[in-house]
Formats: sequence, structure tokens, C-alpha cells
Amino acid sequence: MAPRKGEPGRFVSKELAAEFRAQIQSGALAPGERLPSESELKESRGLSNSTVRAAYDELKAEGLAASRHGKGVYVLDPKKLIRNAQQRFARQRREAGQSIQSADFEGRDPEVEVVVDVVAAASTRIVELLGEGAVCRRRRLFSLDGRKLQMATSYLPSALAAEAGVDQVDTGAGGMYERLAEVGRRPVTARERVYARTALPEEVKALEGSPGMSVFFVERVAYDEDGRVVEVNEMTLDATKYVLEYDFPL
Amino acid sequence: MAPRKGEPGRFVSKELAAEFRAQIQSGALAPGERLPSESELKESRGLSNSTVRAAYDELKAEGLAASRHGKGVYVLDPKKLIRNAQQRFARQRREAGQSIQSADFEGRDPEVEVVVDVVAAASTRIVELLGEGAVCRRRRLFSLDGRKLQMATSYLPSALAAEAGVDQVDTGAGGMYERLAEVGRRPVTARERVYARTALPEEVKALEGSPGMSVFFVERVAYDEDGRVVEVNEMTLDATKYVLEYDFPL
DNA sequence: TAGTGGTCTAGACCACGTT
DNA sequence: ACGTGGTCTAGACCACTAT
Repeated sequence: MAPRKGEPGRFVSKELAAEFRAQIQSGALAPGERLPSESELKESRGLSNSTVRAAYDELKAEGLAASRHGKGVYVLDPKKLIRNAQQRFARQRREAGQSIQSADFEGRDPEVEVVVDVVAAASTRIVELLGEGAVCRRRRLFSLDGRKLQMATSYLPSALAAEAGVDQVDTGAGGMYERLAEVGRRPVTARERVYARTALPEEVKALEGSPGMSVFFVERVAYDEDGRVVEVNEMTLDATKYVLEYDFPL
Repeated sequence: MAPRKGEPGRFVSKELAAEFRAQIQSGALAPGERLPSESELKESRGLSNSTVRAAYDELKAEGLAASRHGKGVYVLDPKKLIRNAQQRFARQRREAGQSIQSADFEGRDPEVEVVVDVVAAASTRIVELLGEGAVCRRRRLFSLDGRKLQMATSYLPSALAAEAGVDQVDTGAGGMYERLAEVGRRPVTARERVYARTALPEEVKALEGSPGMSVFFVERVAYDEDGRVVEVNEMTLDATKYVLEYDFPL
């Protein structure tokens, strides 16, 4: 066949991707709809399966579509959860007895799976931030409507964690930060560093996404009044479902 | 051949990627080094070129490596520029006559290409934020050491842009925000929304990156004292080269 | 001209989900 | 059993970079 017809730089798979991209963005293909199957396109357009796959891989990486093995490739919903770093910590929410994380979900009911384990060997980055010695690690997996959204791992100096009683699964009304405040170590400022990259294979599995999906990696460091680090939280967020929002003075 | 040897779920390309990923992260393969060529691996391991490519594509998407057509695949430098949203606007820098953007580059000498054009048809999102009518669009492309880092497009109400004189290429000492302050419309707060996804083909070309690379898309909206929108800036940043940093009170 | 990455074909086989 | 996505092969041809 003629894989190319015209000037160089025009590639069948890119054009096919562009075609579906346009249809998705114009709304001609609505969220939840199924794209044509590989074999369908292969036959109707005289392509090989790899070419069709390359096109679909592009759309999946951009967060426009996702595949379900054995079922098909589906258009994703472009709506995203807005995670506002400051609003999540608003005083009225904390005092109302809500946990910090629940503000992410705008009144919805997130399923949170909590794992607690004390870790002897922390990463060099965690040791750099929290100092030496064992740290208490709290790990959470957040879901909404059965879809995995975010993994979060919280690190604290082990002595502080024990003192504040946050080495338990249930940290009580107001969440962990209230417990820290009660022992005089209230976090008052935070710094977040945001990275973006394609998900590693294990992250794809954990978040139940497609290979090629983008993720945010967020490192949040919380400081008390004296500037001491009281918590480090490493988060991996599905970037196809999240927008990060930050307000600040100029 | 035997493409698989053992339990299912083990894939040659993923294992190959994991092997090089480990070597890169351990430092056994240093930044700037060349990975084995496709044909080399193809022969030495009895694989097809597509399998090797799949492995390298994974590394490229994760930002660990990048390919140069006709030359080879090279390990990327994991060091990143830290873009602190607040520090960029620190008063002392502005008053010292520095432009806002230059704080991104930590004393280095960025090459900035500026394009100015007035646009009649703005996107619906821009119209939603700035109101109707024409807007003045300033477009910049930032490079460092010849590597493209960031594209930024700034939108302002056209009347305001003309009044403040920022429809020129050179916005003068202190940059655009000082010009706005001089006409009584100093921006005092901002909100940034951060998206992450795989780069579109045109973005890959503009940033001179590899297909599959991740990018940040940042929408910054700046408000004056009265809460009016004075500027919207849409930025696309190479996520393999940038970390976004935000400080805030809790 | 030789070596490299980039795209594509034609076909095989596997794993998942449904009927 | 059948259709779907996911991986892989073996080989072709093109485009870019160097010599």
C-alpha cells in the first residue's frame, strides 16, 4: 500500500489520532462513547493493527480516551476535580470536624482505604526532610465512584506520630492536623512541589488507568510555627481527573 | 521465538524498560550517555525493533530519556528548574527592574522570543475570563542553552493593553505588571490552575521534545485590587524540565 | 555511504470480557 | 465461541546525522 501520500511529515497514525481528537473535542464523540475497534478500522481503512494502536495510544496519553481490555476504547469525561491547596485547609472545615482530604471531593463521598505501617528505611529525600530515624507512614488510596483517583503517603517523625496518636487508622475528628495541633505542633505553612510525568507501570495498575496516562506527583511539606517539618506527604494523582489550583498574593 | 517465559503478565518490552530505568536511576547510566541503538538490542537480544521501541517509548514518556533522530537515544538530566509562583513576583526583584519571567531562570540568561499580535477571536475560556471584545495577545517562547522550556501566551483587555503600553515587544523596566501598576491596575492576587497531560504533536515540535513527553498547562489569572481580571496567561511547560513550587499558609 | 531513529505492514498469539 | 485490546515478530521503507 501507499503508507504516505504527499509531503513528508504526514503520518497515517498521527492523522488518524488528529481525526478522532477533533471529533472528541468538538463533542461529535461524547464522553462514554466507544471508538471503533481496532479490527474495524484496520479493515475499513486498510491499515495494520499497529497503526491503529499508535493512534489510540496518542489519544490515551492525552487523556482523551481510555481502553478497557476485552471491551473497547472509550471517550473519557474531560471534567476534572479541582484540588485547591488552600481551601482544603480552610479553618471552618477543620473546626467542623472534617478531615483535610474530604474537601477534595466537593461534597461527594470518597472511599478511602487506609494502610498504616511503620517503615524503617525511608527514601533519602524523606530522611533529608524529616531527619534520621524511623518514620511513621500512613498510606491512603482515594476513590470516587469506584474510580481510583489518588495515592497518598504521609511521613512523620515516629516520636511525633506516637505522641499525637496518628499512627492509628482513625485519626479522629478534624484529622491528623488537629491531633498535631493538640500537642503543640500545629502545621502553619506548607510548600508543595508539583511534578508531572507519565505513570509508571505499577502506578497505572494502582490507579486502574491506561498506559501512557499522565500523573501529578506532589510533595507537600508542612511546617510548624518554629519552621520545623512536621509532615511530608507524597501524592500521586491521576492527571486525567485532577486540576491543581493555587491562590496567592503578588 | 519464545516471547514469554513464565507466568503471564511479564512482557519483554516492559522488562527491558525496567532494566534501563533501574540503570538510569541508580546512576549506572549517567545523564547524557547514549543507550544502545535499536539494532544493537534487536540483534543482541533477539528482539524485533518494535519491541525495543516500545521499551524506549516508555522511558521517553517518563522523562528519563530522549531520542535524537539519526543520532541515538540519550539519558536525560533529571535536574529541573524550580518555578516558585510567589518568588517570581517578589517585590525586590520587580523594583530592581527585572522582568517577572526572569526569576524562573536563577541568574541564567534565558533567550526569550517575543511575538505580539492582536487577536480578534479568543477562545471561549479567555472570553469567559476577560469579557468580550478583542484582546491583546503577547506570546513568548523561553529557551535556556538552546533548549526550549516554555511557551506563554498573555491575554489582556485590548483597551487596558493599549493604555499600559504593553502591546509593544519591550515592556520596559519591571515588565508588564509595573506598566499595569502605573495606570492604577496593579495585579495584587493570582490564581493558577495546573493541568498535566502528554504533549500534543505540535507542542512536541515547538518544545523540541520527544513524543510522549509530559507537559504542564498552567492558566494564571491575575486580579487587581477591585477583583477585576487584568491578565490571563496560558503557559505550556516542558514537565521534564520544570517543577512547580507553591508556598501557602494553612 | 553507513548508522540511527521513526513509521508501517501482515500476520501471529495471548488475555480479558461477554454471550 | 467470539470479539476486543495487548504484545510480539520479521521485514520494509523513510528521514535525519554523520563521515
